[in-house]
Amino acid sequence: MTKASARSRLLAAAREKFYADGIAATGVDGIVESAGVAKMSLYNNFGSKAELVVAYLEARHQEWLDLYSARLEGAETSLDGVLAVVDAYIDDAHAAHARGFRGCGLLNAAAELPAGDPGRRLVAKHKADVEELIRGHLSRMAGEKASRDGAEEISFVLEGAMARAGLEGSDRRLRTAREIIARIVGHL
Amino acid sequence: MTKASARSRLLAAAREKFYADGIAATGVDGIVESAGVAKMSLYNNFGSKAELVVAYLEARHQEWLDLYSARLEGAETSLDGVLAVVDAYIDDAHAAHARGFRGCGLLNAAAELPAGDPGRRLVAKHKADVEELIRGHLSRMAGEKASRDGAEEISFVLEGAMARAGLEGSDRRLRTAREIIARIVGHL
DNA sequence: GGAAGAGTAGACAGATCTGTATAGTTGGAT
DNA sequence: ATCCAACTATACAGATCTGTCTACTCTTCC
Repeated sequence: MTKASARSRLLAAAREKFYADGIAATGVDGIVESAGVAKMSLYNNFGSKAELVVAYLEARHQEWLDLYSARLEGAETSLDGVLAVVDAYIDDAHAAHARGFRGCGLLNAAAELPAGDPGRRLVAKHKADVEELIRGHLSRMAGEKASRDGAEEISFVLEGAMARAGLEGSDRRLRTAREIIARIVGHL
Repeated sequence: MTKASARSRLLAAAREKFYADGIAATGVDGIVESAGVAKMSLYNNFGSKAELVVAYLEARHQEWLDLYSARLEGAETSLDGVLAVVDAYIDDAHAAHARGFRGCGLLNAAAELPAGDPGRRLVAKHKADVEELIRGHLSRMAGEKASRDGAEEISFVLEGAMARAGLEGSDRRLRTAREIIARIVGHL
């Protein structure tokens, strides 16, 4: 069992601190100390804090995709597929719950970035991807327009529930959203 | 026409900068300079940056209530009332649009605050208030459970649309949400 | 055995941050 | 006229921030 690389230790520490305390409020010294590596290892691996932030955003995006893939296994119907998306959100909430659930890490990060920032575009793309995944599932049981409209509505419900859940520090809103979304799919 | 007080000038400058750049990324020196007042005036009026943040959150909450009140005038049906809430969100988006629309200022602020922070609770209460306003409008045309469930669903759609609109820098998602919400109310 | 790559420890530069101290100015109200 | 409150201007303390520099230590692979 070989020791984890400085890079992966830094990413893990950044993930923890960026999510719990916010990006601007988290200093590189704190990340370095928490990761147990030398400060130069951060700058050798990432070049700057800004690049570490981008790596963090990409890692969280990938993390969500992995949760979704796991939930998608064995899904057969359109409803199964859509609920895999919802359940990936709920899994994400439980994963974050360890040190205080604060909602979607990507959306929270975007809230700190200025209007034209590349990181904001990355988050916008992630949310568009989620909506597109839902649309894909719906398109197997509904027409093109109904799928597109349904996916947009469902993605709104999901995102809104995530925001409220984060504010309240509970997954209750997400569980309610799951029921609402199942009903919407059923009525399509 | 007497010159505006240092306090109100500071609040206006803080509003602009906190929204556009985020709270942690905005320094008190920048606020003071932008407000055109002495630094001591900030500490005389607010005591600390943290208290200025609280004042900012309360001001934004009140600002939204004013937009909502204006939209509520002349509303008669339940649908009118619910749409007044939605239109207040759209008005808010347009007001912010001047220097780059970045979504709901209160939700963005909450994203920067740690899990138990009083500011986060304030934002959570604001969102709960909005849901409660919607419930009140629905209760004039529907039963208690239908009103409560409907208000929750509508508030999710509205919040999710606001988040997406902020990421995309456009009010298009909010206009779509307005249609979705009108349809939901119609089917109640 | 020796080169190369990854990582370490700690000091340091320079900027920026919040908050304070101090002395002076201005504009009314009584 | 004078007193008071609000406000200004500037300097400063002390902490913290990102990023750099240097010299050293491992491990691995050929």
